[in-house]
Amino acid sequence: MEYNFAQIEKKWQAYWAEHHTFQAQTDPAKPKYYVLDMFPYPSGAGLHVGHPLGYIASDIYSRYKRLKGFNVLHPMGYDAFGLPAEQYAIQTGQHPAKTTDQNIARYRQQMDRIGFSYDWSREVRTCDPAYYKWTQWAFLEMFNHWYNPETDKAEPIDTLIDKFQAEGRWDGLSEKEQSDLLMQYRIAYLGETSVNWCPQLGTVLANDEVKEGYSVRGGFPVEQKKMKQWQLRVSAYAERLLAGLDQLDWTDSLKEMQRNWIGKSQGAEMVFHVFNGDQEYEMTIFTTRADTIFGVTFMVLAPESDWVEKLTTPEQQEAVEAYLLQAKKKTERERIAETRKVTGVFTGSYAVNPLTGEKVPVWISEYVLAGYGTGAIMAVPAHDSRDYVFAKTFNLPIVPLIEGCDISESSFDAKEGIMCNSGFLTGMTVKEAIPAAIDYIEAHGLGRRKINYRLRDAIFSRQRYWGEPFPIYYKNGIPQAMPMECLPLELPEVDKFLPTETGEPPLARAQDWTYEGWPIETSTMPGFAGSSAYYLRYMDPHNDTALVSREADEYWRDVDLYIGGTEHATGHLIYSRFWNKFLYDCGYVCEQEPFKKLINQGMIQGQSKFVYRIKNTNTFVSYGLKDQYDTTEIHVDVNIVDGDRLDTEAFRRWMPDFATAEFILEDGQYICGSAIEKMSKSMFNVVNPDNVCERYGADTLRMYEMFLGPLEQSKPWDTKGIDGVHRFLRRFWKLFFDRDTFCVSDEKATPAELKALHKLIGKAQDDIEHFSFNTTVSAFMIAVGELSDLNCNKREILEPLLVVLSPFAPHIAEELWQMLGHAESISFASYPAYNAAYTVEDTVKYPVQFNGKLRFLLELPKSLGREEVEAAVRADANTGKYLQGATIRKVIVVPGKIINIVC
RNA sequence: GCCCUGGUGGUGGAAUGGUAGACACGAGGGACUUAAAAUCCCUUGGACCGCAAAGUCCGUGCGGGUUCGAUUCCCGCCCGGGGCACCA
Repeated sequence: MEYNFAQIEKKWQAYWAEHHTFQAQTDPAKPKYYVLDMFPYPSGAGLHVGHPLGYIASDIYSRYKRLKGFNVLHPMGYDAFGLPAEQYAIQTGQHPAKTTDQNIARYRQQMDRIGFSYDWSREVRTCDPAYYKWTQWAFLEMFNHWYNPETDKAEPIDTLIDKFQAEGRWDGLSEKEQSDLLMQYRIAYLGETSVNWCPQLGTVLANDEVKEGYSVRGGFPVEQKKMKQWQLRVSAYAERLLAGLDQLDWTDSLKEMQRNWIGKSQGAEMVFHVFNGDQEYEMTIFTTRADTIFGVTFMVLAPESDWVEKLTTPEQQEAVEAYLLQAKKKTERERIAETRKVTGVFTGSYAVNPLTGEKVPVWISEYVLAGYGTGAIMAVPAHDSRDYVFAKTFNLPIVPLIEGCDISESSFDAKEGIMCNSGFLTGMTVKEAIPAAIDYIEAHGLGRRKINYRLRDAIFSRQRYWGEPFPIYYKNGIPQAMPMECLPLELPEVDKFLPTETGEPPLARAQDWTYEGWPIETSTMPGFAGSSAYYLRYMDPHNDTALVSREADEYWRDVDLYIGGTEHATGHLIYSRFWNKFLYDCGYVCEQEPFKKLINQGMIQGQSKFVYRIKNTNTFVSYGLKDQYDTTEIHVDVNIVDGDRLDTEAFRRWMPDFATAEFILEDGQYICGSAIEKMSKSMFNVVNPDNVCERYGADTLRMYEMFLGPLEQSKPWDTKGIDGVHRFLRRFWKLFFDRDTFCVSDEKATPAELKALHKLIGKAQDDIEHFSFNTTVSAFMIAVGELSDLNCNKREILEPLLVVLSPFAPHIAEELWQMLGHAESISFASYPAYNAAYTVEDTVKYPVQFNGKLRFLLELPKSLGREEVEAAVRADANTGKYLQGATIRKVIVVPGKIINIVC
């Protein structure tokens, strides 16, 4: 009987759906295990073979854990709000909800074909009002809470009002003043800030949505603009987000990325007296190098700093204004392009060094950022490279503070050496001087210890249509939370998805977008809003009274294994952790960290193929001969290339332009060039998993994707290698058949057969636990090879073999399992026990050393104890093989070490 | 510039201190077949030596070091991939 994968796979996918095989129930009697994939944004292009890599891995692990007796929660859903559907809507007028539904249907179809064990009854979509009710709810909770630095957690805003009342700062304020005051403390707040504004997208973007001055989605230029926006006070959680990383089982590189993003730096705030003519001010700056205070030769302000106005003298007024104007006109893009190009202007004012009493000039420069520290710095050109370049450009003095350092070409930034020219710090090492300087500053009231974070608050408004509306209305211009009973606040219909003529967001087009007659906020929430707590919603997806019930949360708790791409390191994975910690503070969830273990699957790249057209002709020359002509390289669809041979007929049919193509062949074939690139439609290198399933079956696709290489590693897709895996499955199938008849005997297994089986069980178990799925597949191939050599068709061997294989190739396993006479599908909690007795590796090598010299490796059975090893050594001396009849006085055996022999 | 990764046959990769190249692809040879597909068997890191059996030397980016022994650990370079980048 042939291995008819198409029929088998269809049958079992239907069976699992019909029997709700993978539906998870809360079951306190069983240990839980929560396996989560990062849910996809359903794009119009559908899935390519790269997308399911992580899903296959998580599915294998889920199925394995079920076989090990765990109650596994393995859900899937869609991150369905987002820009592409909206951009498409603007172009076509098609409602984004409709496009999104269609794309989701396609995604579902493609995923179903691969045979995933998702519990689809728990599916969530972020654009579903029943779902985004809870996104809006969380936002309101954040609006109604503040971060209390004393208890180091979020608390209801009422406790802050009580505090203000007790301090006499509340009563007597107008309603507007009260609102403004609280706004400075709310976790979700409306505040004026410099934002990333993208004119082409007509919206602001978060820092992680911008790369090198361009929007991540769309690639449009982004500029800085001051705007009033909703923000989340993520910065309040900076320390907890940093500290929490230590307990997580994530890769070091990912944790490091988050640490850098949070960017903790310890230092001091110091007060400088500054003078604009007769006017005196106290200006605070932040530094991590308090020890270099004696080398301060000037001060620098950010152009956007409030100090600029106060410190510009009348004489310098014109120059400063000109500088500010030109700095403002620059886009973020230009600023980056001009990195390290030094610009600046003198304010005319002077500051006094609090330790030396020396007067130093105050400058303005773009290299100081308004958003970090206090937007003002003390410049120590000898020991900071940026200050150094600035000082050189504007001819400011440079005073070295470390003995013997060379500052003729560049600054000496390293925190090492002995201090000099530094008053009471002279003679100390830098490492001693830093705390000593801060102690001194604190003792003399000149400043204090201070920790700064690079992490900024998350800008939460988007001037777009396709997102969650804010449940906020403006009563006399004062923002008010809508009552929870009004949720979900559904997205209104609009006539167009574009901003209004007056530049307001699309929601301003909605008819009667008001609450009790007051206007409702017209921004919507960003993409990360809906993905920040979806893992909690899966625990209890149909609950209408809570995001997640206490019972469900206390059972499922957190995600045990999270698999997804590394591109979310500084976005989703920070926001989710923040969101979860906030809910934890409020008592809604019982775990501080949402994702215990995280694996980043690598990308599967595409293998692009090229043909070479001789310029101004329709003649194509084969790869090996292309250098003899003047050619243009053209991407060609990988699906009409076999290996590197082009199917020239298919090529002529591929595009009308090529219908009359002529070819210059080598050895009668047209050979294509190739390159490894990102898999994408525009490179014509996309391989669709549907086609692979069609030709080889889902089981082959699943195993092949794992066989390709280590999960975390990026690797190119190469359809050619898939035959090996497919052949393996056919050989596996054949173990159960004698020619055409199903033939499995009840005979006792031989030791050799048992050894092959148990070697596999041990190896597979070990590899799966370490997510080394590529070596697991190899182990299957070896085991099946050994068993076919032994002509083994015994139930005692084949039945456990099916169970071990089933997480990888579930369809074929189920089919054969049924043929063995089982009425039910392969049951949970049936992973065969590994019996080491069958798999003893025969020998171990002991290095043997005597008279101080290592002489040979002694091969002995692994199972030997210490005395037996000694006896073996003495026996060897008797036979004279290595020790040549030496008289042995003492044998020292240390497990894992060299055997020492004293002769 | 800083941080994190990785570098092994024609290719994807295996081996975390003990026989480098498992497993698979590709390639070459053979069996079966009228033929093709499918299947099965053999060879396959390089260089030498030999009729053969067998044997020798070199080899994990480069240069050092530790060790009886290094792809693996340490130090210094070179190259690729990813992240951050005026963060004071």
